[in-house]
Amino acid sequence: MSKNKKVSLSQVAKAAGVSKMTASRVLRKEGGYSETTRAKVMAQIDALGYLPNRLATVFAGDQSSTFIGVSIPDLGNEVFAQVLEGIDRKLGTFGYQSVLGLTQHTLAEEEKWIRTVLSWQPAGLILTGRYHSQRAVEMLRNAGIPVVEIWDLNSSPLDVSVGINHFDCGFDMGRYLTSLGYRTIGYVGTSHDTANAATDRLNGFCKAVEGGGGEVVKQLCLHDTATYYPGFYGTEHLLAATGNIECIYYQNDAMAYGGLKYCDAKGLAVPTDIGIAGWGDLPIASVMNRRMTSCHVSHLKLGQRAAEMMMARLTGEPAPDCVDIGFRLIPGSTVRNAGG
Amino acid sequence: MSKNKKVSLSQVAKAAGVSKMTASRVLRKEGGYSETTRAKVMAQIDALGYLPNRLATVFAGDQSSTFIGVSIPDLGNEVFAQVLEGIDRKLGTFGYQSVLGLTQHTLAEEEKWIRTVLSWQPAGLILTGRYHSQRAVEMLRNAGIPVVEIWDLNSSPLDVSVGINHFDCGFDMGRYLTSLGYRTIGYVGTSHDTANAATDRLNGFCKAVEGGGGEVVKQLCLHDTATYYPGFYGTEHLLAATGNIECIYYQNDAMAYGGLKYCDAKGLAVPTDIGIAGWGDLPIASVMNRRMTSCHVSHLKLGQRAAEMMMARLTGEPAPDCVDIGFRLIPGSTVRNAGG
DNA sequence: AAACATTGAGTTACCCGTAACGTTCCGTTA
DNA sequence: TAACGGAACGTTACGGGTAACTCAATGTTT
Repeated sequence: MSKNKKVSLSQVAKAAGVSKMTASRVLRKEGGYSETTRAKVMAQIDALGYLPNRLATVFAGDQSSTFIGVSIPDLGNEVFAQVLEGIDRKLGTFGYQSVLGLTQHTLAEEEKWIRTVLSWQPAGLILTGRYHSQRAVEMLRNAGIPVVEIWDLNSSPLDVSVGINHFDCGFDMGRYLTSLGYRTIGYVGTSHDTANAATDRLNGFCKAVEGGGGEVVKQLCLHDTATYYPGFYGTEHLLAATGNIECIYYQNDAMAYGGLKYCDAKGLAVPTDIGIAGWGDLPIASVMNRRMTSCHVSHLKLGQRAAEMMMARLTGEPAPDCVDIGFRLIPGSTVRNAGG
Repeated sequence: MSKNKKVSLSQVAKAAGVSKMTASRVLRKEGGYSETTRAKVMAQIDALGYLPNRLATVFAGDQSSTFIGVSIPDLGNEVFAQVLEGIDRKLGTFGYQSVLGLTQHTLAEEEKWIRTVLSWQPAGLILTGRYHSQRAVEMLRNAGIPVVEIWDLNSSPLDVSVGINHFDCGFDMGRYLTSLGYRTIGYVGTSHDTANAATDRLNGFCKAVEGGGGEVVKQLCLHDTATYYPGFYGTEHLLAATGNIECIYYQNDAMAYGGLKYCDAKGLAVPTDIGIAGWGDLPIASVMNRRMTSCHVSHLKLGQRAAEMMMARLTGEPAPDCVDIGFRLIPGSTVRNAGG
């Protein structure tokens, strides 16, 4: 045991005094061998510390690997970490592994990663977002493996998709805020190289606000990460540029908390002087003294459903093309009360 | 193009009217072919949508794959998400991919995952924690690939390690709290199937508190996840069981925030009535109105260093066995002032 | 006792690239 | 012009398993 070189099946077979094929049968428990033979082979597997080489197995047949490529924009954003957790846990119960790809919200990174990960013959891919480069789409089609697009709901997915309708999220929040009487509203978010779910939310939001008689007077898209501090200074910029903002909608809760902090620091009372609304409902909300006006999505569940849909596609079970896991608007206490 | 079946190099070669070997040479740019030939091969690669099969390459030579197995206890804990982000980003710059394994803080899960991931011939493994099952250690030794143990500093690692000394973290906090005059102190954390970094912190903490003339009168180890709400109800249990606690040390900041919330809810003033200290320094601290007494660690950097050490081991560059990335105690405002 | 089924185990070919070596077909040079 | 050298490309073998097939040694039936 404890050799430095890898132990192969034929070495095990030789040591056990049988052929490679017999050893293979024992390992796969497919029958066709005597108990004596089984014992001899197992003894040698143990003694030599043999570990099967799955590359060879995949290579031999047309059977695919147990890799699932999973692309995630970034893990600094807590919601994506939760999605990944849901995916990997569920995949694990089926004996599959995630091969991670952090795309940093760029299609170029995604395309590069797709090219690499496809060369490892994954069983399938789970991709965040419904926007992909033209070349990426071609490669995905050629690969002939299941693709689950998550996050954004996609009515015409490459293969199947699961997520929520971000336009509706934004729309509902826009309608809610205008129903409370807000008319002059600002937005603080970040921009990326392409349209994404945040863009969809903003579009839905603007539509509802305008439909409700309000106006999104200023949209600030920072070239930064969508986290706490950019929410802080983004709020400062927004308020400096536009005087009479009644309420601010943020790309997500992390930025909204940053905005809340800015207001606290400047003596602006929330929600008396200004309203604040975010998106995503972070876990920390359960221990904040003010409930953030936001939109709740079960990110863990989203990930789990994505993994389940992947497994359904791999086993050939019938499954819907498109699953909406829904969201729930959280009124919170960072905007004025109804009727205010 | 757009075949359903995978396109192999020999198909490309045949289409281009050359041998497989020539096509291989063109792909690897190793020379020994004319410009005419190169153009013909490249044209067919494009036309057929050929993607190289890296499995076959690994299989052919003794060259290893570009997979790095990365085991992480859980992603619900923000700090581990940051570590993973640091690892994957850095690995990506070297053309390597992370194969994720969530161990849920159990050695049994870790062992199972190690067995599986080793069968895919990874180039190396990055493991969280320095405790592994006996069988896992045997497999790792037999595998003969680099192993980077992270998180806990390990003076005698399997191979190399990077992290911090958790005992010292706990010790410094214990010394700090006793220096502020705290004597009757409680602890709230979670328990797992084995010793881990949190255990080390607790041990260091107790040692310092006792050395400083104080006493850790109650250690509460919940069978739950180390997040916000368990911090909340754990605090309730702790205070119900023991009356005169002056200060509580928590396993991490998430639990500490939960505790802070409990105190707020019950009208206990922090730090006047009770002191609270955590560990890990979450990003949200930057927008909280009270600075949590905690311990700062650069988790992203930890992940990056781990990936760098892995690459150093793979390329054979000399590198230290053991890297301490250090920590910084954050006095915060959730404990009384010095001299109080 | 001859014909046949069953069980256990070995043989061969193959999957897709690459290393190592072999073969043409030129152009130079003595 | 024979001899040589190198560029360009082909052939073969290999790696670790598995499918499909073959074969030998039993046992079973009539």
